[in-house]
Amino acid sequence: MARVVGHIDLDYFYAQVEEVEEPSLKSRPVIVCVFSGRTDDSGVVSTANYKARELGVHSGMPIALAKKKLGGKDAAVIKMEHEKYEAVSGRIMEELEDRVDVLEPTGIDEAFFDITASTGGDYSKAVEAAESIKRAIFERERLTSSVGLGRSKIIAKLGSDMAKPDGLKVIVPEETEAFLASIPVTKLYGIGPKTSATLSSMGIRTAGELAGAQPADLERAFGRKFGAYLVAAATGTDADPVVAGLEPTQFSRIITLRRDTREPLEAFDQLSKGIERVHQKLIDSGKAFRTVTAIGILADLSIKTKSRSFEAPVDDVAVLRDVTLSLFEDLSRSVARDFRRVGVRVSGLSAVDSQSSLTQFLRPAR
DNA sequence: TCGCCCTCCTC
DNA sequence: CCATGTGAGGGCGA
Repeated sequence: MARVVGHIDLDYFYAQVEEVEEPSLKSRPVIVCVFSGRTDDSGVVSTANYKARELGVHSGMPIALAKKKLGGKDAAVIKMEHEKYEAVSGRIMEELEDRVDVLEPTGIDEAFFDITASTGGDYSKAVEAAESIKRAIFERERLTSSVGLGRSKIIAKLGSDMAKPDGLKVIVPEETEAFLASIPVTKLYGIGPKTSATLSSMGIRTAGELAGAQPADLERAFGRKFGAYLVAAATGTDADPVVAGLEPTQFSRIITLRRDTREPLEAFDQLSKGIERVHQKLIDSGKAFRTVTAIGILADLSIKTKSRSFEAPVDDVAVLRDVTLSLFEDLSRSVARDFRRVGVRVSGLSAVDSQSSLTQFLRPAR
């Protein structure tokens, strides 16, 4: 039986949440911004609604430039409030959980789902299910979303992308090959500027051309894993399953310094709250770490890291702080210019269970 | 396996 | 023109 995989994406999520909260925004260009705090306008646009996009504003654009483009257009410039969007996202994911066979959230505003079993592989049933999902989200949160349906994750993702905004795109299994033929490789998930440039130099610009390439050539150019992935992506035959309940493998926090510096203590001080946040994430998820990484983004935006691993998992925030500081001392000695941004990452995560909750054995739960 | 780097993803 | 923040995954040398 053909798989029925879906990908759902909430339209211009942060900005749309703001529009729902304040409906008068709907008639205006809206940008939701991350302010770095260096100067009044330093930072970037995280999300722009379609009115702002029409004026040439997009994600990742510096706020100052976006403001220039939006000057005199009655635009709303809104500071991002992550917790608010997390809450909305959480409610939507719960709703989705109830309506699909398997749900795999892949970000705050998107998820893969599998409805093969509940539809029996029938794509007309799948379309009804997808429409019902879109309707449920709209009725509950007044948010529009876009959905793609197809036989694999890559196809479903391509579909949701094409369906935006507020659309549904179905690629039935039999049409997959014809559908892919003329799709530019840059549209395929996992193919960014570097990969597409290399492919282009090999004379490959569409998925159809990629499908016709020699797997051996791809593997030589991109490595074994990624080469195989490219073949699967181009032919729509990726078998990667939708998986529920994936655990995070790392937590990190990166901040922009108030001024460029190479002083480890100055960097560490400003990162201090970030370290607490990372530790809080560990507590919330019940995890311990084995590796700490200090991250430095230098004045020229190049990235340098230093990391240290422990033999056994650690969950002590004091250790995290001490190691981070000492890594920044090392890092600072090894760089040729100042830090612009600094961060900390914990990885090698494992569940803190039996050891620390030995009391469970002494006093069994009910 | 570790440490470091690169690429990509999303907004 | 100024350039945020989070996470996944893989390659490679030691």
